[in-house]
Formats: sequence, structure tokens, C-alpha cells
Amino acid sequence: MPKKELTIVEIAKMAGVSTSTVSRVLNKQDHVNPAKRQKVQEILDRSGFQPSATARAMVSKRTNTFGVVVSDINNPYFTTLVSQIEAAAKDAGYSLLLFNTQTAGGLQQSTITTVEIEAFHRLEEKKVDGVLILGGEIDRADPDADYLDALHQLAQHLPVVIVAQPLKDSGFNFVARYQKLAATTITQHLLACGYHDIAFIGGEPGITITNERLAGYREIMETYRTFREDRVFLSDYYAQSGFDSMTELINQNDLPKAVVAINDQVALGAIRALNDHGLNCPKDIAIASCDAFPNSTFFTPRITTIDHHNTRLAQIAVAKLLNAISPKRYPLGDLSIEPPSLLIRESSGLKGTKS
Amino acid sequence: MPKKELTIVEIAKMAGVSTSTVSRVLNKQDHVNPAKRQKVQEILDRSGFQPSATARAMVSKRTNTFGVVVSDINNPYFTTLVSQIEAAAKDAGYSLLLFNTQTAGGLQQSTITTVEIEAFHRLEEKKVDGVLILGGEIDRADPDADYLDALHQLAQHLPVVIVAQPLKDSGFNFVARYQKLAATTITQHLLACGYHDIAFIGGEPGITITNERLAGYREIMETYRTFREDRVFLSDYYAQSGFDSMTELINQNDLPKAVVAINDQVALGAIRALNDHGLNCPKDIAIASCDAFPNSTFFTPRITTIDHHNTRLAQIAVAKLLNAISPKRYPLGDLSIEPPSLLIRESSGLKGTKS
DNA sequence: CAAATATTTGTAATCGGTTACTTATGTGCA
DNA sequence: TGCACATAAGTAACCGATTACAAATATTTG
Repeated sequence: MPKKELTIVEIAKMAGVSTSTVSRVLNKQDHVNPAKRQKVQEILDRSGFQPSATARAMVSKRTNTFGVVVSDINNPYFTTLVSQIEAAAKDAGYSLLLFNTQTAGGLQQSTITTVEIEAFHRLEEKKVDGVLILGGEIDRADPDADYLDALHQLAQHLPVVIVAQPLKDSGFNFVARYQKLAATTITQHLLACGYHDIAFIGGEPGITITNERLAGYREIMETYRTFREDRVFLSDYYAQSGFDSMTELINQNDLPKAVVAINDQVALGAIRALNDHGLNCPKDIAIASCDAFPNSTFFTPRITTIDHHNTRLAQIAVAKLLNAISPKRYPLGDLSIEPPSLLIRESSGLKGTKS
Repeated sequence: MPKKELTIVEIAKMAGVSTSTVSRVLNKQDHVNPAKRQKVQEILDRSGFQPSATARAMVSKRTNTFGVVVSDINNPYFTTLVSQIEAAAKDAGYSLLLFNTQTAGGLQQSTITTVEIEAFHRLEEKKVDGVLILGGEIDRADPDADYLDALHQLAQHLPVVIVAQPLKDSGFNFVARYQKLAATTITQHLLACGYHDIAFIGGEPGITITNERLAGYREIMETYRTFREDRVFLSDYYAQSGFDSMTELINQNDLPKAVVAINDQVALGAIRALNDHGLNCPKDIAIASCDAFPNSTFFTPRITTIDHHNTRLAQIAVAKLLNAISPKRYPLGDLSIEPPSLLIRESSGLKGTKS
């Protein structure tokens, strides 16, 4: 069924020229007679000829493809990142080879690393021009040694940009968000709203994102002498665990006045738990979180959260990768990313707030 | 910086054998002396050699890559689909080349089609082994002619599977959901709950998903002689339009008793609008929708919705594509998909319901 | 033990483009 | 007119694997 496609040799025959001439027309190079150029172009257009990227890659050593390794594409944060990266890459003429390792949430760590290392191997053999890594094992404060070996090997062969909190002295190219600042900002906001007893829920222990956000929360709470170890409930990044943590808090019969959730999904689960017990957010307990997922403006209550400017983050990541591939063609422009913005909405209980 | 990688020629030299022998070891073929095989394998392992997929593709004419063209990866329905497709493809040894055309939501139709046609061209030149199309222009009841031309051309060159409602007599390979049945089910459920005045909100006009769901709703409403043209509010698939439609309904001062929303996001927006006006769902107005997005169990109220078994849908799509590529290796098994399941939760107002 | 057969290994063509190099043709200037 | 130089077009090597085929070696069999 699959109809045979044309090759440059056939086009050349049709036009009565050599393959090199066709190639020159195809790549809009000089040194081709205008009349001949037009004729060849016409045949090219008429036949809908698509030069084989495979053959091209053979000799040019460039595939115009980026590899993306993402740990959980179903997490809205990563979904946004992937879609923005895809757009930026497309603008620069690159396609995306996607590897979703789905390693977030309760897998054995050994499984996680093998799935990710496997992805690295596929990327090496596919000869992508660069790799973007979004989360996964690298998010761990203390990543697996085999994983780091594999990552180093990968980075030796091709440009790699990692969207995660930098791993000290690792020598990799990181693009990071202000995780700690996000947490201090949100905690300070809750304090400013008049709450002193503030809990922290969600986030996987051992993950840098969690560590840094927790550190930010802790720092502020300690400054105001109101930190309590037993107000911290780590788990993961999903709504279910927000629900579970809040349920636990409620059953303890010692409700805090406010809660910092690791992200909007966890906040959603927490609110759901409150409602199930006849409690109201923000009246009985205020909630604020991070990550500004697209739908959280429509939750009831609307969730006070932090916008990390993920679109910009994606653009910077792609810009860095392009620069690593071709510094003259893609000079590094401004790589600064705005500090996270506080989006004050209803859930933190400030009077008269909405969207 | 990028360190040069090894080639088969160098491996062959190191092992003191010919390239064909190395190739045979690499591909676990017969006719190689066990001792020699082991020696070569050792060198292969030690050097971490990754054969060039590009060179391999040149001669084998297979890239072990699928192209995926998705119209809006930020829509949770498509995100789920992509992640499941990725998993199924990976199991069969295929990688995914991702094209997000982001054509959902308010673009000029001419732009939509050019972006998608552009993606088709990229896929042809990248020589993928098969293409999956998820939504986009094909979702239109009357797709653009240029688009259909391009799609036909693509399908002539390589296997294509489309996840969308079948376009009559188009000859393409479709994988579809029971859209109409979903709508009749959800409408009947609301009627069974005792509501007669039921509105329909969300969905883009001219899109088959919308048309079929609307037709299902209408059919049931007409059966019970309760259909009203002015109870239909089409728009798109996002929370904002659910919010807008519901706001309009409220301002009309003639509230229906229940609402069918095109999906959970639209339902979320609608509920938000109700709350803003001091109205309660399900007390003042019941809502039910389709698509069972991951977080909708945690909304307040939990949303009654329809599960379309999207995981299965993704698996079927990949199975069909694999079969189109190699019928003997991947015989078509059972391709049936369960009819959509009704998930009765709080928002439709049935007493004593929760999760 | 020779002939027939099976196994192992190597040689070289091939996939479809790009590009360095060569040759042919055209133009400018003294 | 002659020489330098720019432009046009073609030839063939090359990228890194696979594979058809041939050659060499080992094994079986009468």
C-alpha cells in the first residue's frame, strides 16, 4: 500500500540535471542558473517531493530533532513545559522526540532509573541534536549513581539542558525556578493575612523541589517563631494526597489556621477533604499553593497560588540548547526569569478577592 | 565539546573482524563463532556503543518512530491519550515524534490547516513508520479541502490512524469513541434524577464531537418532549466558556434545573459561575458532563461524568498502527471498546452520592 | 578419503542525500 | 585578443549501518 516516494536521483533525471544541482535548488544555494532553478523547483513542487531527513542526517550529522525526557507528562506543569518547548523548538526548525518516563508517583527507584537510562540510550542512537530533561531522577537531592553516570555519558556526546534545581558541582546545564522564593512568598502572604498556625502539605520527600519549598516555608515560619515539625505532611504531588493529608489534619482535631500546599492539585484535594467535613476554605482554614495550574482560577474557592512563568522557563531552556548547538547562530540573549508572582485569590481569605 | 562516537568500522577493527560480523552480533543473528561473538559483544558493552539509528534507517527503511499530531496537548483528554500512546509504542519498540499544533481554541481556520499540513510534511521527510492523528481539523464535520488532500497524500505514503469520529467515505483508518451514547447516557441520568429543564453548554460548533454529543442530548430531550433550542450554548472546551455560558444563563433569569456540559473543564467553569451568584450545585442546579478528567473527582461538588476509557482507546490506536505496518507480526486482536461508563457523583444531585 | 553440505567470515554494493573537487562556460578588464 | 576570475554544472566520494553474495573453513556422509 505505501506508495514509493521520489528520490533526488529521479527528480534530477526528470529535470535533466545532476543531483547536485537539485540539491542546490532544494537548499536554496547559489550557483544555479535562474531558468534551470525555476524548472527544477517546479518539478519539486509538482511532485510534492520531500527529501529524506534520514539521508540528510547521515551526511550532515544533524537531525533537527530534540529529545525530551519528561517524568510525568500528565502533571500540568510538565504538560505546559512540553507544549511551550515544542513551540519554541518548532520556531527554530526542530522537532521533538518525546520520552515520557512516568516515573513520578510511587515507582521503585531502580525502575525509575532504568527507564530514564533507557531513554538516554534511545536518544543517543536516534542521533538527536540536543536533549531536554524535565524532572525525574535528577529532581532527587541525591540521584542514583548509575543514573548520573548515564547522564554524564549522554552529556558528553550531545548538548543537554536540564529543567530542574541545579545539582551542585555536577557540571550540567540547568534551568531552574525560584522554588524557595515561591515558598517564602506564599508563606509570608498567609502570615500577612493574619494566620500564624500554618501547615505544609504535599511534595515527595527527597525531591529538591519539595526540599526547597519546605525550606522556604520553614525559614519564614521560624523567623516568626511559629514553625512546628508536626505541621509538615509530605507525600507527593497529586490531589489524592492533598485529600489524605487534610483528612489526617482534621482527624487530629487540632486544625491549623492555614495551609501551604505544594501545588494546586494538592490544594484541590485538601479543599475537597475540608468540604467533606463541613469545613469551609477560607473561612475555617485558608489555603495557598504553588504552580498556578490552568484551571485553578475556577476552583471553589479560587486558589491563591504562585505563577512560576513556565512559558518563559521553556523558552530559556530551548534558547540554551540552541546556543549549545550553535553559539554564533543563537547567541545567548537575556536568560533572566522573573521572580515568581503571587496570585492572590479567594482561598487565602483576603477580603474582597476573587479571580 | 561533543565527543565523537564510535562506528561499526572502529569496533570491527578493535575486534579484528569485519563489519558484517559486528553487525551480526549486534542484531543477534546466527552464523557467528561463539568465541568471536563473545569477544565482539564485550567490546560493544565496554565501549557503550550505540549504533546509529539514522544509518540503520537508511538501509532498513524503518525508523522505529511514530509521528503524533495532536491539536492541543494541554487538553487533559489529549494528554492522557499521548501518554498512553507513548507507553504502548515504547512497548513495541517505537519512539514518538510529537507535533502539537495547538489549533484548538479560536485560531483562524486557514492557520489551523497550514500548521497541520506543515506537520504532515515534516513527518514525511522524517520518514516515520506511521502516524497517529489526535483531533484537529479532522474533528470538523466539514474539513478543509487542502487539509484532506494533504492527509490523503500522507496516508498514501505511510500508515495513518486517526483518533476521531469517522469521516464518512474518507477511507481513513479511524478509532472512535461513542460520543452520542455518552450524551444520551448523561442526559438520561439527569432526567432520571428528576430534572426536565436541562441545558447543554460548551463545545465548538461544527466539530463532530460537539455535534454528536449535542445530537445525543437532543434525541433524549425530544423523546421526553422537553427540548428547547434556546437551552443550547455552544462555545469551546475550556473552563472560561463554561463560566461564560452559565453566567449568561443566570443573567437570563430563567435558570434550567440541570446542565449537560461538554466536558469537565466546562462544568468546572459553570460551577464557578454559579457560586459567584450565590447559587449551589447541585441544590439549585445539577450539572453532569463528559470526559472524566483526572481531577474532577476532587472538585466541589464532585462532578458526575462519563469515562470514555481513553487508555483503551490509545492502545487500540497503537495496535491498529502496528498492524498496518506489519500484519503478521501484529495481528489484529480484539478492537472493541467498552461503551462509556457513567460515573455518578455529587454534581447531578442524586442523594447520598460522593466519589 | 573425497565429495557434499553446513557453517563461518569477508567483500562490496546499497540506502538517499550532501559536498569537495573538477571541468566547462561566461564576464570583466587591460 | 588574452588572461584572470566568477559562475554554472557535473562527477564521485562520503555518511554508517545492513545484506546479498562469494570465499574460506569445518563437518558430515558414502
